[in-house]
Amino acid sequence: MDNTFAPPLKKSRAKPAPARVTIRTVAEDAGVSVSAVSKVLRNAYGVSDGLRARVMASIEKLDYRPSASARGMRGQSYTLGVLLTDIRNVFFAEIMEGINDTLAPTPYQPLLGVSQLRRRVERSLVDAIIDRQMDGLILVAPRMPLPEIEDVAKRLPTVVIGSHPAGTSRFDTVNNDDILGGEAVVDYLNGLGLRRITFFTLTEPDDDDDENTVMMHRERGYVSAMTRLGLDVNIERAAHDTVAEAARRLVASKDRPEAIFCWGDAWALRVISAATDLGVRIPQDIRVVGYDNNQYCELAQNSLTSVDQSGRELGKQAARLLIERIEGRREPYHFTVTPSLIVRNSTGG
Amino acid sequence: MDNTFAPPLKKSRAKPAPARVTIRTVAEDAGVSVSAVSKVLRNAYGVSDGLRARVMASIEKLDYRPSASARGMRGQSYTLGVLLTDIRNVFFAEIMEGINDTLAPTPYQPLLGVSQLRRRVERSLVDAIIDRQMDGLILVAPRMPLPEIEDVAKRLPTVVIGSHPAGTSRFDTVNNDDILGGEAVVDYLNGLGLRRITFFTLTEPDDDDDENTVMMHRERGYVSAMTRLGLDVNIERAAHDTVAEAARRLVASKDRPEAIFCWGDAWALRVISAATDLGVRIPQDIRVVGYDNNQYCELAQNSLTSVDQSGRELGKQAARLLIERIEGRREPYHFTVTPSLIVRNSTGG
DNA sequence: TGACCTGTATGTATCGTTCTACGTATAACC
DNA sequence: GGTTATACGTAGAACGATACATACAGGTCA
Repeated sequence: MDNTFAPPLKKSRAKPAPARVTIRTVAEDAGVSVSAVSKVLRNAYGVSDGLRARVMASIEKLDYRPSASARGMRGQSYTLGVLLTDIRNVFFAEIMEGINDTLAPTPYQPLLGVSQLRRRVERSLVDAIIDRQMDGLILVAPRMPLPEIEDVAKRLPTVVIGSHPAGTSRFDTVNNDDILGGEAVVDYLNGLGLRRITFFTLTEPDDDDDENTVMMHRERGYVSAMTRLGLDVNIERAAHDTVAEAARRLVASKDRPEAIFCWGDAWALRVISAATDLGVRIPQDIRVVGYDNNQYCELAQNSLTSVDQSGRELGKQAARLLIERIEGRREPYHFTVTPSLIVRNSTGG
Repeated sequence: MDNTFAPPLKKSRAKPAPARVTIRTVAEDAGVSVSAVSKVLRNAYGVSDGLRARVMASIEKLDYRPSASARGMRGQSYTLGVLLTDIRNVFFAEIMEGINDTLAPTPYQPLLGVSQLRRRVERSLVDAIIDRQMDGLILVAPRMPLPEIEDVAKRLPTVVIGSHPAGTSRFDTVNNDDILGGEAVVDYLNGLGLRRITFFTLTEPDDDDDENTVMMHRERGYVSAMTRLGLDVNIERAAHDTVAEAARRLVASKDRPEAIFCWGDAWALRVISAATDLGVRIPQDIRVVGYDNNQYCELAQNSLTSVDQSGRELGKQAARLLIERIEGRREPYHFTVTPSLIVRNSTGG
């Protein structure tokens, strides 16, 4: 404060830097202690209205913003990580909007990582999120095997969207009832008098424990309904980079199915493309159903019947559960949304 | 270390916590100073191979990961913020992939913020990015007015994709040559013998200084080519939530244009939808052109002629420029990619 | 009156790094 | 052999917040 009597001090006075506004600056300006300001910031217990007002005024006046890095060191960073596998999947956009809806009035900021469907990247993003002392994590349709997710959940509060882990566990889940959705599609198609229904889905990656994916659950719904109705189960699989040709083969084949039920809208659009290209008419010659009810379904050139699962709602709930968990809840909670079928022209609707 | 003689110490021995692995743990294990470890981490000057090896071994063995929060306090956080306006626009996915391509071999991690096209949210995300001491920022098609961007660029290294600021400035830009792209479309259509070409674009928001948006530049390209060819300029505008009806009106109108050139693919798909719905044939009755060449263009039901601008390349370059800037470059650099027209059936290609 | 709360404010140790300044060998030069 | 570089390490002060322990009024109650 007063270096009046200390001439040879290395670099004391007249520091040219504009001097960042810190919690200390605010404290001085308001004439209170640093701790008091900190308390106001976290709205912790034991602050009088007068003090709060004074501090708030200074914060406003100085345009002070707390440093998340510094906060992260001892307390919370007020940042939540959201891990998406694939930014191209427009359905995820809805989930994001839901997350934003819930988080907007809170002090938490969501930041996204995009894994591009690669395990390696996914893992390194999770690490990055932990390294940055984020307060919580939302995994959307993760590729990681269950034990790994549980491991992550041990390190920070976690909520998973779009994965149906078998046993109980240490994290929350938010899902649409994919089995029910799968069944509903089959029942609807059968109600139209159709019997030769093929399920078109993703080739499972090498690992065994993928009982949890949404594709797998939709498949189970399909199988169970087909079996119940006494119909032949028929499943066609393709990898991400071979969808187009597989769709073409499927549509062009001699014993073309009466209907194709695709695990997701993106694949259904490919089927429509193949049919259009080959002159196979929809819905007269073949019916197509998707899943997700994304924004492209309603375009007239697609007019795709699809299962709506309200991504926005999924996102909202996930964020809500995560905050609850951050605030102390320990028992896992599993939230399920009931899907609904939206009928359009691709099934003659 | 030895509390042998201090019985009433509050909570001294046998701390049950698993004790986080910090730089100190590593230093002890490797038998060197904390500073030495830090130097290895940052591969700073003055570290012998032997020391580096020893430290690396300990890091590996202990599975140590530096805390980004702590780093952020004095040095870099090795985190880059990427700000997207709209996660639904699949074109942005490509940009993201490009960014990841460049960043993968570096120690930097990109984290995304999504502004949902709202100014408010955009601003608060930029603040969040600054608060988290991120090392740099990539803005994709920002809504912020230029002065505000320049203000941000003063606080941290910034690169902007998809905005053409007028004068020189304190940040880098990466763009496709939208004027050229706009001209190319008109020239191509005119080459097919068409003269009544309408440009279908977004209603400008209330603010005046939006000379910089990509829509605006595409429009300028359109206008300049039309004028040069002596054709009548015709521009149709709509807001985001009225595209569908505007497209319908446009397609249904008595003096329907011979071709519609849309500022982006998403809008072109809407035009195709309207045409399909109204029984107006493409390309016989009307031709449609988009911009971005996103993944839906090639589907047969769309088969949309579009301008390709290689989002991936844009992303790559942006990340490269940003790192250069973080490492000290000061003069602004402006990178431009030349777009190319991909002809498909929607123009009779 | 003294013991014990309760509500409010403060002082200070601490989080895990990086950075500046400095010390000590070893090599290089004349 | 003495000076001067150069390479390699270390000590210790930041960085900006939070958490914990404590201080101090004023009130309540035996």
